[in-house]
Amino acid sequence: MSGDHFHNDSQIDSGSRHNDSHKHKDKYKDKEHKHKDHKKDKEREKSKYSNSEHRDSSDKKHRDKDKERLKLKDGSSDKQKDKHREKKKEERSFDGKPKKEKENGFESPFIKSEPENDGFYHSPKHEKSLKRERDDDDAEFKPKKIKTEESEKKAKKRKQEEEITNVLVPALCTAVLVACVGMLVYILPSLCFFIPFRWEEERYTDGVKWKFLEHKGPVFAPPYEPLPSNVKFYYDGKHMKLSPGAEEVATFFAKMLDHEYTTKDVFRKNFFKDWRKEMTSEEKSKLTDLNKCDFSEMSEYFKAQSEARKAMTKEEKLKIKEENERLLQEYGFCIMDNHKERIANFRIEPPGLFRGRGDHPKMGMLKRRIRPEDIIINCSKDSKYPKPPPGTKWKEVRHDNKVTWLVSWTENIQGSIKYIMLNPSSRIKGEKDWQKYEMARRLKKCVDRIRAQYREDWKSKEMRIRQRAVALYFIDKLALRAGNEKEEGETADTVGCCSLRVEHLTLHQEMDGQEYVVEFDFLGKDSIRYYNKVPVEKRVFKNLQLFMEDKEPEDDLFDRLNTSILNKHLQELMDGLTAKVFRTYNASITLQQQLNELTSSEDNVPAKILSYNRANRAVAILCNHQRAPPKTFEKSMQNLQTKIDAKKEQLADAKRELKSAKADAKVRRDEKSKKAVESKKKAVQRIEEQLMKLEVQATDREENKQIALGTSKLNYLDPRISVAWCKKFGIPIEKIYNKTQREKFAWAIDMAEKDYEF
DNA sequence: TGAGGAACTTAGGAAGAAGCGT
DNA sequence: ACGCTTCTTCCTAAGTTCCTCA
Repeated sequence: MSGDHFHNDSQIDSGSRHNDSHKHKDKYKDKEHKHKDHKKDKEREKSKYSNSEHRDSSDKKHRDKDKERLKLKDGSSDKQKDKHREKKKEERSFDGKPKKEKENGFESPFIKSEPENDGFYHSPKHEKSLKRERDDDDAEFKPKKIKTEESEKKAKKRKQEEEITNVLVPALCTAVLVACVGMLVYILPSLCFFIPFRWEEERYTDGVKWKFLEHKGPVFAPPYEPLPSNVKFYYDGKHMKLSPGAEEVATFFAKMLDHEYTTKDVFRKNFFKDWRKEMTSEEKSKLTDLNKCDFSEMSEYFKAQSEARKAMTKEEKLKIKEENERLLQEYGFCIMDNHKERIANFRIEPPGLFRGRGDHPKMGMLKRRIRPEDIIINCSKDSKYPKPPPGTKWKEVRHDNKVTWLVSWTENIQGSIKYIMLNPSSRIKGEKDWQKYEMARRLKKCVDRIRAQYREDWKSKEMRIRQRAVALYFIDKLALRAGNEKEEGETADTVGCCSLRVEHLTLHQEMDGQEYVVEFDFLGKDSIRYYNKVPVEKRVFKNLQLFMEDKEPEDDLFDRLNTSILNKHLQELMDGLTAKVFRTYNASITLQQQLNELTSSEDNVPAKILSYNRANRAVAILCNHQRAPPKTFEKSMQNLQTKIDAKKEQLADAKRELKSAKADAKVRRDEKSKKAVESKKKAVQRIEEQLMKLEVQATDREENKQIALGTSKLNYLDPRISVAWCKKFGIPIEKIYNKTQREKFAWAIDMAEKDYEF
C-alpha cells in the first residue's frame, strides 16, 4: 500500500455489521439533540471563546488551545474572499487551461460501425481505427466524429472547405508551392480540429443526452394470485379467510418468515400498521395483534412452491427460460440515437415489504404495487410511444432529452423517484464512466497543490476553513465519502466525513507506540461499519481536539461544514472537482502503484492474478468495501485444504516414483528407462504446478474472506489500468473481467495499450 | 442560503446459472 | 446424472451531486 494510505488491518478483522453491535443502536437512540441547530452552535462557540479568556492557563495544553482560539478570532470574511480570488487566479495559471472545459467535448470511443443486418448499430462495437492517440493526455477531450446523416452533411461541407483551401493555396502562392503543399498536408488534419462543429458537440451541448429515444415501456409485476383455499391463515388459533387485499400483504410477510427481519420490533410494527390499512373494516376490528397471527401454512406453501420450481423438468425450465428471453427481447432494449441499447432494469419493482439496511426506521413498511397510472414515460416525440396495458393509462408521456431515463415513478416509502435506465454497456453510461476517470486523472495532475493547500489551511485563523481542511484530509487520506446530512428518523443513522459526530472519533495522544492516533468507529453507507486507527499529523490532531472541545458526543464534529460548502471549495480548486473524485483518484492510483509493486514478470499466470487480486484488495480495503463472509466459507476452506493435502501426497508419490525410475535408468542405461524418467519428471512438474495453483487459491480466498472486490472493480478502478496490465504481462483479459464487465469496459479494452498510465 | 427535489452512481445481498467432482 | 460450490446477474437501497425555488 502506498505510504499515504494507512489503513489498519484490524478494521477488517473487527469490522462487523451494525446489527452485530448494539453499542451504536443504544448510543443513537433517544436522541433529543438536534445537530442542525446552528444558532445554538454559534452561541456555544461565542461563549467558548469568551470563557477561554478567563480560564486557568497554567496547563500547557490549555495554553496551546487558547493561542489557537485567539488566532481564530481574527479571521475576517473579507480577507477570506480575497483569498478566494487569489486562489482562482492561481488555478488559472496552474495548468494554463481556461477554466471551463467543454461539456462532453471529449473524444468518444462509442462510435459505432456500420449497421448490422437487423438495421441497428450494436453497442459496444468500436472501430479499430479509433485507437490512435486516445491515451494521450492531450487528446483526452477532443471530440470525435460519428456517422449520422447530419454529420455526413457537415463532413461534406468540411470537405468542400478543405478542397477550397487545397486548391486556392497552391494557386496563390506558386513560389512557395512545394513547401506550402507539404506543410498543408501535414497541418490539415489538425486544422480540422478547429472547425467549429462536430457531431457530438452539437448534439450534446446544454445537457442534451439524446436526439431519438424509443422503447416499449416497463414490464409490470405479475398480478397477485390468490392462495388456494387449502392454505389457511389463523388468528388466535382460529381459521380466518382474508380479503384478497389483506391476503396479498400477508403473503409478503409469510414469505419472509424465516428471515431475521420478521423478529424485529420496528419491522413488525411497521408491517402491522400498513397491513391494517389494506384490511376490510371487519378484518381491522378482528385482527388487532400481530403475535396472534399464524402465517405458517402460507410459509410452508411458498417453501413447497420453491421446491417444486427447483424440481421442475428440463423442459419446464426451458420454457420459463424462453419466456424470459422473449420478454428481454421485447422490453429489454431501446433505440437511442440509431443504436439498439440494452436496458438495465426494465421490470417494475414488485410490491412487498420494505427491507432497509441496518437499523432502518421504515423497515417492514408496505411497498405498494406500481400501476401504469404511476408511470411517467420518457421518449422522443417522433418515436413510437410505449402502450400502457389494455384499459390503463400512463401518468404522463414526456419528451425530455436532457435526462437519460426512459421510465420513472415515485416510490411510496421515502417518496423518492425511481428510474429505468440503460445498461452499463450503453454509450451513454460508458461515456460518463470514462469522463469520471478523466476527471480523476485531472485531479492527479493537481493533487499536490491541493494537498499543500489544505495543509496550509490547517493553520487558518478561521474555524470553518480549518474544519474544511481537516475534513478534506480525511477524504483524501482515508477515502471517506462526503457525508450528506440526513433527515433524522427517515433513514438508518449512518454518516460520512462531513456528518461525523464527536462520538465517532476517539483521540489517542499515544497508542501502540505511535503518536497522535485517531480511532474511527462509525456506520457508513449501507450501515457498514468503518473501524480504523490512524496516526495523523500533530496539527490535525490538535485541530480535532479543538473541534471536539465542549461538545456533546452527539454533536457534529465539523459544525461549520457540510458537503455543499466543501464541494464549492473543491470546485474552486479544480473545475469539476467534488469529494467523490478523491475516492476514484485514490482507488485508481493505488491499484496502479500496487500492480507495479506486486507483479513480477517471471511469475506464472496464477501468481500474477494473485498479485492483481491483492492490488484490487488493497483498494477494497481503502474504500472499506466489506461483505458478510460467505455462509459456507469455513467449509469450503476446509475442502480446499483437503485437496491441497491430497495433492501433496500425490506429489510425494510422484517424486518417489521419479527417484526409483532414475535409479532404474542408471542400472539399465537403455532408451526405454530414460523415457520413463522423462515422463516421471513431467508428472512431478505437473503436480507441482497444480499444487501451487491450489495454494494460491487458498491464500487468495483466505485474504478475501470479508472483503468485496467487485464494488471497487466496477466503480472505482480505471479499467484502462487493468487492460494495460493484462497486455503488459500477457494475461488474457477474461481472467480479470467476466463477460458483463468486458461489455461495461468495452471502451477501455478498445483504447488502452500496454503503456497506459493513469 | 438552505431546503427539497431530481438525476444519477455506488452498494451489498439474494437468486439463479454454471461449473465441477464424484 | 447429481449434488454441491462458485460465479454471475438481478435487485433495489443508499449514497452524491446538481438544480430550483423561496
